[in-house]
Amino acid sequence: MATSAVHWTVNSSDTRRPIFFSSPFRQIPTKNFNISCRSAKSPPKSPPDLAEPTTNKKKNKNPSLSLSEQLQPLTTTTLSDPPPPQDQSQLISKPKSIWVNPAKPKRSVLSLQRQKRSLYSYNPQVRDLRGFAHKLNDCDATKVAFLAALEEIPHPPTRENALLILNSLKPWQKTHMFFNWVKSQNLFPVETIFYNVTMKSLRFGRQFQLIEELAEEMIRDEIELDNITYSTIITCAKRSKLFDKAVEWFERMYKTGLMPDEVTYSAILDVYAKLGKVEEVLSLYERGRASGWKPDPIAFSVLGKMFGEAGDYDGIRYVLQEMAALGVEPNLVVYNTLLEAMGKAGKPGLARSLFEEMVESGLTPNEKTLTALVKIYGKARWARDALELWERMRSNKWPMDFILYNTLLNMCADLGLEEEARMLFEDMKQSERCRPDSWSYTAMLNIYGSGGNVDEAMKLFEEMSELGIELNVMGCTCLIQGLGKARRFGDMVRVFDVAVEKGVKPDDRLCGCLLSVVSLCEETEDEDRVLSCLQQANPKLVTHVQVLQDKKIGFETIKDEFRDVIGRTAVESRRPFCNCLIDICRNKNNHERAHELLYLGTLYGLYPGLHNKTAREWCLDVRSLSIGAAHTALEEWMGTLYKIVEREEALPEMFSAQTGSGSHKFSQGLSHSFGSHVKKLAAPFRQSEEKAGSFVATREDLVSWAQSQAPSLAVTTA
DNA sequence: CTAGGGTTAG
Repeated sequence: MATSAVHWTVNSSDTRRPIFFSSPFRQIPTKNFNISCRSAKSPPKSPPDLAEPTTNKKKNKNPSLSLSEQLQPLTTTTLSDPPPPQDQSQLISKPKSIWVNPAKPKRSVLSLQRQKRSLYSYNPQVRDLRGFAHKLNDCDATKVAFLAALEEIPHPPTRENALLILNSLKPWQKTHMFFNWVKSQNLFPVETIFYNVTMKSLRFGRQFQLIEELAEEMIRDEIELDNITYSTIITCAKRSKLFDKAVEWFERMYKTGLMPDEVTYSAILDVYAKLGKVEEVLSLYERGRASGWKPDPIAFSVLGKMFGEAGDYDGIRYVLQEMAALGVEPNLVVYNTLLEAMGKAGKPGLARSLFEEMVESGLTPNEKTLTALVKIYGKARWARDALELWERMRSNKWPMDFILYNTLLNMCADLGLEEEARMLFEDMKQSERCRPDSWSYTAMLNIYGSGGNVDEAMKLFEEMSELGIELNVMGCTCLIQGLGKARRFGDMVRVFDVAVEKGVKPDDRLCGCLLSVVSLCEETEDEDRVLSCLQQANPKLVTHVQVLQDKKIGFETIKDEFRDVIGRTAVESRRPFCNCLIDICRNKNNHERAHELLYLGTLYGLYPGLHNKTAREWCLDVRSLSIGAAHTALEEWMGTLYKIVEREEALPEMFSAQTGSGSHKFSQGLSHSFGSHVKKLAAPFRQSEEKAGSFVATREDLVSWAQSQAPSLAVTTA
């Protein structure tokens, strides 16, 4: 079975080192680590759009100053600390040094004292009041019903009683009405804490506008806004994705002369992090540190998440290093965040070491930890680690939830672990809390569909209909892929029709899948059936398929239409489309068109790295090509090489063609069929003995091959 | 729980 981990040995030795506290990074003095330099590296971006070039986005669309620029004058005007002693020599030698020696602290940007909360005194009427609050929660949400229910208040609404009730109200509408009622009673001054409690409840309902109105009311009525008020406003804006509002309120706080404490400060760090403003976050972080702040695990979790989103491994290392330097022990959330980040930065080995370190430190992983790790092992195709982890999860009775189950199923799909997936799926069906949902079924359809187990896949399809579980576009794609490969065109058309009827909107991946099924059709009748499905999803693509077969149509016309079709296609589906179109043309013996399409695909950047040249070796890398496209590329290459030999131009010592060895269970076959085509063309390549899926030739092989060819035969062989 | 900040799926 395909369970052996091909890549395991590559990664086994180098990454088992622990990361925290004993890591090699620990020795690097934090002081010398220049943050402003490291953010110069930008993370890799998605491939360019065919239609329009990437535009340079301006950082601040707002003409006003950035926050860090604003902080500078604010700290000099509103904060009372004396300026640091001027050191003339240092000013001259390092005028722009960002790093500040903690021995001579700079003016503060945050208060090191967390705001104190007032203590609740014991209220003997707690039970009554809480019961009453529950009644209010349950009553009708209309104003009339609410005011009627208020009549039954068991004790007079003193300050303490009102606060207790306010704290126990659940839907935001009720909290809001009660708050307004308390204000209207005029029994006592409504202080900050009342506003804060009300805002917290409004935040649950994402009622930012109401929160903002309350804040303006506080300013108007001269009720103090404190750190709790501001952090509630900021996080509500953040959760509603109103990031500019979050920043606005943070700046308003500074303008009133109130210093943020660390809670407000890390809330705003998270706002900038979610905006992707890495430099701003680092600048704020650093200035906080320079103020003598010792960040806590929550702040580090914010930084870790930000670097993870950017896929920035250096950033993750920086977080680890800062924690080690400050002696901050990571907690479970920090570990979870950093594991996830390691995955996004493409460091499975380091994620594994970090996880082991976490377990050794005595923490028990939770569902999120395990989900992150399973996802990483699946993506890295580390079957052995994945299965070992699963075993540990079971024997240690680590917590499971349905997201973890579904992630395990996806991992099985990635690794082709059909038996294991079947067991997991059965476990889920037996369980109380983790019944299979649409995601679970999709994962199973993926496994059965790509594994060629069409009967099982169809069984699940019927089961889903019976249980009323929604078939989504990915599940549909997996099923159609499997049915197409098995040439069960009738079932395929039926599944497509049912899916569309149930509201599945075909996307480009599904169209690509239908197109690949077209390339598998031998009978015109079958082809027409599949094309009629594709017609509903993407009529332009169908027209293009037909136009390609018309040999009277010239290259320029084909080029324009191809450009148009591919330009409308999602980036990740462009190459598959082109591959399928080439396959279809070759099946119809239209080789000339296939060569044109490969040329166009290369022209529009769909096959980057197809041909790699070094002084020593030229390499044709067909790993991302379909069989037909790989054959076309080989013919094209041989033609080119023949011409080069003929013109006696310079050649390297070695030539190789890479098909890949099919480490993915379902991608085998390319190497085999490429090998046959090499034989058919009588090309001088032979299978490499050291490296599976690699075909090699020397310069001598190639030259004698070229000389043995009659010039007329050399270029295209059908 | 008894006014505020951070983490899970193509």
